[in-house]
Amino acid sequence: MTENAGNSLKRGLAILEVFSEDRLEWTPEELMEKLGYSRPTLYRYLKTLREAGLLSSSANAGFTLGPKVVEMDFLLRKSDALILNGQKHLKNLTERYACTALLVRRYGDRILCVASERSVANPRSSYPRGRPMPLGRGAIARSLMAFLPRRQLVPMIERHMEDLRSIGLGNTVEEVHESLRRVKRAGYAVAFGEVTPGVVGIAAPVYDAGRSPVASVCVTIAGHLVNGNDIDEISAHVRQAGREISEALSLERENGKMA
Amino acid sequence: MTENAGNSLKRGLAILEVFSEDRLEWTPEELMEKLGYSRPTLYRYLKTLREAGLLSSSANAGFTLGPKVVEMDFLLRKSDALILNGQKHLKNLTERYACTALLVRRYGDRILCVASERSVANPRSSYPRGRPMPLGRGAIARSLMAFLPRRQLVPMIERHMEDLRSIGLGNTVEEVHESLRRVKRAGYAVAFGEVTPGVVGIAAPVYDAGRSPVASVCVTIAGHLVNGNDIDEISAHVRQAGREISEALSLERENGKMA
DNA sequence: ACATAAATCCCTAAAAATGAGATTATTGTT
DNA sequence: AACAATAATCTCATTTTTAGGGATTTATGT
Repeated sequence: MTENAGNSLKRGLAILEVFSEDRLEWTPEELMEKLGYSRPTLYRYLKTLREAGLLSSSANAGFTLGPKVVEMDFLLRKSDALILNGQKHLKNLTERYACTALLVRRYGDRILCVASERSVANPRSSYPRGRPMPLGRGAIARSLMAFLPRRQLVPMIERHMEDLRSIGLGNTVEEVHESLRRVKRAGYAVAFGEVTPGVVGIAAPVYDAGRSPVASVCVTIAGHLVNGNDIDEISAHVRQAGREISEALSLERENGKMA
Repeated sequence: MTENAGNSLKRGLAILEVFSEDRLEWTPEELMEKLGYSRPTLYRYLKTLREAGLLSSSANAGFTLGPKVVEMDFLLRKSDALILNGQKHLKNLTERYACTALLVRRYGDRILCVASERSVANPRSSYPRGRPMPLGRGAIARSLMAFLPRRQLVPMIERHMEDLRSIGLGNTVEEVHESLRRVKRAGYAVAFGEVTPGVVGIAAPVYDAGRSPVASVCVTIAGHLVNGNDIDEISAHVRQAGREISEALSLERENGKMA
């Protein structure tokens, strides 16, 4: 209940953590219970968070996430070079194949869809912006991990060993590492129904300017629509998209630095 | 520079304020300068904010807003009853008229577009999700203020008197109040080029369950496309949309309470 | 492997956070 | 419009954390 003892910034931010898909509205009373804060303390935090716009309280309906959240996401959408440069490649891919095409950004150990296009109605496997994705499984995850420098990769494998083992990537860090080396040699990752049953994922890394990939471009397509040849063809296009987006990003960064 | 003295939650959250359309990337050095925090302090805050996911630091490129922002916005989009119930009405309106249709939510003194549809390419007046709007001007603002209970309305008028006077709504609180009473009687607000030159806005309030409107539904349309009759017709539809969304929201809230 | 820059650690005075209980606003109701 | 019930804020002494100079460690690039 109380694990953020002694750090009012953390304690305040912990309030944001309780908002979830299942529970987007909390009364002060419920928050006191959940977080174990005293009444005045909680109200102080709530006041500050509301003033910052991160929370919003509508009369009679408790607290919810606030307008600042929407504004900040707007800022990100509006100026994220990855999205700005990648969107047209997603369109390309969805026009060519009956698929969903995604851009997934990596933030440390989290990966998150930031943009998606689809040419086929498939609510089941749809990944809209903002939906978190698992780092231990799926083509996207692997297409990111495989291209990380060893220094970052090994600890990450260790942190996600359980998931990685369960999908058969290897039983030891070394074995997983070897599997990922194969992905790296191929230049892309494929996964059969690892995230959504019956759906094949094909993903390639996107670079910014450094040596670690910052994102992944991915096509997901119904398994019964593709055979080995199709996958080869699609993966070539996905890799190409990854390369082109990477190039645009690194150009942009160069120019940015000059300005 | 330092005005948040003595409140580490506020001081930490102040970091989020420096991110703007013009500046979405800050190095620790720049933040120290801008906020006047000492090095260890700043790093402590940054660490906490990053752990919370509100910030993200990519090697060599300073800090940016983080994945938590995107996830929280996803939560809001996904479960905002206003959006879920209102989207189809926006579609209706854009299908009928060559316009942009918006849903704008009120958060205290801030109003923010949360959803929009358009049937005409008009980047100039386009208001995508997340773009803040002025509270002192435009049909949307007025359609919200006019229906507020006096207790909330009068202080709000006072806070925005300057803007309200400049668009000719009145020179005193009482005069503005009277103008807004007329809006209330009409049931909707119209504005000619107040927000975007040459664009007419027609807006009606949306209620939740209480007596204050929580949002506004609005149609913006090129001024040269409409005459008085058109405006009468459109406003009838906008009001109707507002009423129907309100009804859906209040029903939903009733049911929610029962569950 | 090494040099350079970046991030964290150590520490104690000084300042802020905390929470019990009282107080004051805010709502909803008759 | 006055009132009751609830919600939010205030007061204040005590405890706890914070802040920041300077040293140190850890990353990062060559």
